[in-house]
Amino acid sequence: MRIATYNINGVKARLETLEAWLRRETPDVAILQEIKSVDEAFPRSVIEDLGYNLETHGQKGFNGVAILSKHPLEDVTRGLPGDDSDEQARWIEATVVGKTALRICGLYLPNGNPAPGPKYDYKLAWMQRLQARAAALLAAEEPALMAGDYNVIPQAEDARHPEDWVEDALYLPQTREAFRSIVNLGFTDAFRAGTQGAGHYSFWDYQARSWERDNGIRIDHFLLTPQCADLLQGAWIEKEARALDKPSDHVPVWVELDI
DNA sequence: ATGCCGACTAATAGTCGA
Repeated sequence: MRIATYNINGVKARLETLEAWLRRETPDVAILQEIKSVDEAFPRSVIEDLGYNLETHGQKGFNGVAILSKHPLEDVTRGLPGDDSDEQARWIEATVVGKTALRICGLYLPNGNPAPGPKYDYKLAWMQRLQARAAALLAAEEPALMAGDYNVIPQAEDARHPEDWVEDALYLPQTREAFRSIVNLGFTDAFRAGTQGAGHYSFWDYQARSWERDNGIRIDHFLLTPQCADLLQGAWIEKEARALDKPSDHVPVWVELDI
């Protein structure tokens, strides 16, 4: 089973790009972020006509996540537990029923800039809630993954110019520490399980000719529970997607699981 | 130090992203 996470930066603006990508790459499951649409306005039929089941968790204008799957989706939940007052649509879960059941969590972790400030406080608080949910997933001892736009640059090698990010919410020591605290519970960063070293990015800013200069960062990640990591057959970044017409500023990141 | 670019909502500018 091939699963991709993809921050599409607006489903309405990216619909042709998304449809062409689904036709071309035929993911079994696609985990989308920044749909920037309320559920009622999501262009469902385009997706469903390609044979996908679809679950969305949207809001007006910003954020919003979705899971697409050629297999049935069960036990769908929306919203990250731990704060009933949080109205931002950044978390969705569903179980994909295949040879083995797989719990899939799609996430759009807050950006947090400017830091320090209330937005950074929200990011760190959100990561605390994520850690609690992550611990519960591990306790279940079942195949599960958390994938999406983490807005975290884990290490210096994950940025073309790490020195440009030292005061940024994506790379501050406290951000990276919070990310490590989650990983160190027992998750596998699927991409780093198979590929080491610098030069692997999932985001290039639209500005300042970042793509042409390969000035990127790796901020879209798959974290796998041990039972899911047992099934890992490969992980890769679909860098070519950034060079196509009307690209998102992110590219798809993939895993293949023996499932 | 700021804008760069792009999408969104609202409206012909302002907000947000990373």
